[in-house]
Amino acid sequence: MMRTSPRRPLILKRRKLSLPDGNASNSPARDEPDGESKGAPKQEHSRGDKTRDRVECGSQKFPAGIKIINHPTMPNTQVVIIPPDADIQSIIEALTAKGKECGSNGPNKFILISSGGSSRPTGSAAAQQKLQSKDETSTATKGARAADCQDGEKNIKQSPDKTVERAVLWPPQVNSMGGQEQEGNSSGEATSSGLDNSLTNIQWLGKMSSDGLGPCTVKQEMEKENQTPMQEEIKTEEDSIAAPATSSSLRQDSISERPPYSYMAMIQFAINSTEKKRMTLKDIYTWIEDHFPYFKYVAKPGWKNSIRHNLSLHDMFVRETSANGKISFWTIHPDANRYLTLDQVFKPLDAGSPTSPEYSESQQKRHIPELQKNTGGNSSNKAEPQNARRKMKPLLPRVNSYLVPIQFPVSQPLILHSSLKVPQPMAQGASLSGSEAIRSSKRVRIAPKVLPSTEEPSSFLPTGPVEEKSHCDERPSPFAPTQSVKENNSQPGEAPASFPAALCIKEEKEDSCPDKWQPSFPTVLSIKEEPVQSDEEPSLLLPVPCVKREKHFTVLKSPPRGVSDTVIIKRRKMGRSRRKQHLVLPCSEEPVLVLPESTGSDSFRLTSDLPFLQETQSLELSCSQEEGGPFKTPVKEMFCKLPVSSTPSKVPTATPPMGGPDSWRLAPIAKESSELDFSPVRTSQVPFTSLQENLDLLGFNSTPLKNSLFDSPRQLLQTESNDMVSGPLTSSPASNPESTKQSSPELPASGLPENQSLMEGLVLDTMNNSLSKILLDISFSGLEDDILGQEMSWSQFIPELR
DNA sequence: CTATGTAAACAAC
DNA sequence: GTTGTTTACATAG
Repeated sequence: MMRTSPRRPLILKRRKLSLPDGNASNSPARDEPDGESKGAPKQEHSRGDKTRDRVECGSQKFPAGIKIINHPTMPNTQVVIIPPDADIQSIIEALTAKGKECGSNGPNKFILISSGGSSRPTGSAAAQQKLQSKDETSTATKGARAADCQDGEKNIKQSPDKTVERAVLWPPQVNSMGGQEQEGNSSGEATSSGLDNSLTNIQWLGKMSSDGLGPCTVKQEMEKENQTPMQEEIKTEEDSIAAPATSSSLRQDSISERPPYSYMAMIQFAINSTEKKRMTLKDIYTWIEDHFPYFKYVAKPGWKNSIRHNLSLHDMFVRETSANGKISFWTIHPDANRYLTLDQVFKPLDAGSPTSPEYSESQQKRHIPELQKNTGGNSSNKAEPQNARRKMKPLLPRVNSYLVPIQFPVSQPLILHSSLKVPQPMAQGASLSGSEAIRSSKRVRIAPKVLPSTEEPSSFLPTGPVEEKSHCDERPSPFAPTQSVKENNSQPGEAPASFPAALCIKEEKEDSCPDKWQPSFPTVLSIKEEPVQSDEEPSLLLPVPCVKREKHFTVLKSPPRGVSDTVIIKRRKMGRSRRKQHLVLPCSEEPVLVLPESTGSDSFRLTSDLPFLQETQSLELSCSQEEGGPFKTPVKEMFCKLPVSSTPSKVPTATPPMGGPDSWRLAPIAKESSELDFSPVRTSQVPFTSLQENLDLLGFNSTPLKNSLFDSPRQLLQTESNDMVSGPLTSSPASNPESTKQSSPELPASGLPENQSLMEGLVLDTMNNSLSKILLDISFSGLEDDILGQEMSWSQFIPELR
C-alpha cells in the first residue's frame, strides 16, 4: 500500500552475522517487554453512589430469579446473579441497556455470575453440543507415505505428518498435498497441481462451513443466542442447522478474500503441518498458496517479501540449515510453538475430545471470535450478517479479556485462598513436561482490566505486590524471570459476524501475577537499549547469566527433533528496531543444554536461571494451552530476554523491564499486574509458594480462559463449573503435589464443591460494550478462616451460590 | 505504543 | 534470481 516512502533510507549497516556462532555471546540480555498493557483507562466514574438505586430498577426488568446487588467496593458496578435457566443473552441486553441509560454515573459494569453453582449441568451438555463429527472426510489418508524426509538436500519435501492429516479435515485434497508437500516443490510445479488443489481448497472452505465446523459454530450459536430459552440449546441444532446456503458464496470469497490470519500465523500453520516442523521458504510459499488461494491468485507478489520479512523478524522462527549447509529450513522455536495448524483454527470448538490426546491443545485453542471486523471499527453491535465471513476462524482474538481471579471484597478484604484451577493440562504432551501443575492462586484482587480502575496498585496498597515480589526477589535478577503468559495474539480476527457485538466475548488472558518480579527494581529497565549491534552489551547489563545467546539453544533444539544434522543459524542480537531479538532461551532447553557458559550449571540455575526455568515451563504450558495464538506473541516469556531491540524507549520506563517486540518471550506481566492490582486486599497467599507455582498459576489462569472459547455468554458461565471443577480434580492428583500443600490443601482437592472458591463469571461493561470472562475467587467461610477470619461469603449474599 | 503489513535496499549465494 | 536481513513507513487498535 503505501507507496510512499520515497526515500528509502539506505541501509547502512548490513548484517550478516549469522553463523558464526561461536561467539555467541550475544544475546544479550534480556529484555522484557513488559507488557504493555495499555492501560486501561481507568475511569473512575463517579464513585458510586447511585449504584444502589439502580439495582432495583434493573432488577425489575429482568426475568425473575435474577438478583442484582451492588458491588461492595467498586463503583458503578453491580453483581448480577443469574439463575441457571435464565437467558443470558437477554439479560445482557437488558443490562446493556440499563448501563447505557445510566451513563457514566450509573452502574455500567456488571459482574454476572450464575447462581447455579454446582448444578450446572447444562454446561456440560452445552459443551458437548458442539462437537460433532468433524471429519468425515478426513480420511484422506492417502498421503501417507511416510517417510520421506531424508535429509539430503533435496528432499525438501516434507513428509506427511500427522498434523497434516488433521488438517485434512477440511480440505481433503489439500491435505494430500500437504502431505507431500512437496516434493516437487523445487520447481514449482506444484503450482499446476496446486491449482487444482487450491480450488478444491476453496471448496473445502465451503464445505467446512457446511459440514462440520462452520455450521455449528456459527449457526448454532446464533440460533441459540437468539432463542431465548435456554435449554434446548443442546441438541437441536446440529444438523438442522447446517445451512448450506452460504457455501457457495463462501467459496468464492475464499479466493478473493484474504485469510484472517497474519503472515506469522500462516507461517506457523505451514511449518507445523510438517512432520519435522520445519520447512523451506519455498515450501512455505507453496503451502500458503495451496491453502489460501488468495495468495496465489490475488495477492501482490510482494506477499512473499512479507513472508520473508516475518521469518526474519520474529524470533520464533528459527532458521536451521542442513548439515551440508545447503538447505535452510525454517522452524519454530519450541518454546514458542503452539503447534497450531490450520485445522485447529478452523474447527469450531469441539475439539475433540477423543481425538488425539496429545493434541489436546487444539482444543484449547479455540478462541473466541471477536467481533470486530477488520476494517473499521465500528462494529459495535450490529449484527453482522451472519456468516458471511466466518469462514476461517480467526486465530486469535484481537481483543482480549482477562480471566482474572477476583475477589470481591465484601466488607473487607477477603481472602481467598487459593483455588486452583487448572485448566487443562497441557496439550501436547511433550513439551510441557514439567509443569503441569496446578496451582493455586493467590491473588486477590479484583481485577479485571476491564474495570476501570487501573490504577496503580501501589497507590493502594503496596503491600500486596510487594509481597509477592518478595518471593521473587530471591532470585537475583528480578526481572528476569517472569513470564507470564500472555497471549495475545493478534490475528486479525475476523469475527464472526454472528455475534452481536455485545455478546462477543473477548478473552484475554491475563497474567496474573505479574508483579512478581519486576516491581521493585528499576534496574531492569535499563537494559533495553540497544547497543546497536552489538554484541554483547547486554550482558553487561544483566549480570545474570541468563543471557544467552541464541545460538546455543538453537542448536539444542534441533536435536531433540531429531534433526541433528541441521545447524541453526539464527542471527544475532538486537538491534534496534523491530528486529527480532531472538529469544533467548528457552529455558527448558537450557538445562539440557550444555550451556557452555554456565559455569556451574547448578549454580546458575539456582540463582538466576531458575526462574527462567520455571518460567519456561509455565510458559510452555501456557503456550500449549494458549495456543493460539499466539501467534505472535505466543508466549511471552521472559527469560532473559535480551535487550530488546526495538524500542529503546522503554528504558525510561521503569519497571517494566522488557517489552519486547517479540513478545512471545516475555511477558508483560508486570505491567498488567500493576494494573490489576487495585485491590486492597491482596494478601494472603501462601508464603511458600514458589515462584514457580505462581507462575504456573499464571499460566493456568490464563489458560483456562483461553481454552474455552465460548461462543455465547451462556457457555461462558456454564463452563465455569466444568472447568474449574474438573480441572482441579483431575489435575491435581497428578500434578504436583507440592503445590497443594501450601496453599490450602484442602481446597484443592475437595474443595470445590462446598466452598468453591472460584467461579467464573462475566463482566459486562456497558461503557465499552465489552463482555469479558472473569474468574471470581470467592471464599466461603468455611475453610479458610485463618486469614481473616471473617470472611464473608458471597453465599450470605447470595444463597444460591452455595 | 504495538502489531501488522508493505516496500525496498542490501548481502550472500 | 533466491533467500535473508533490516530499515522505514503506514495503519488499525
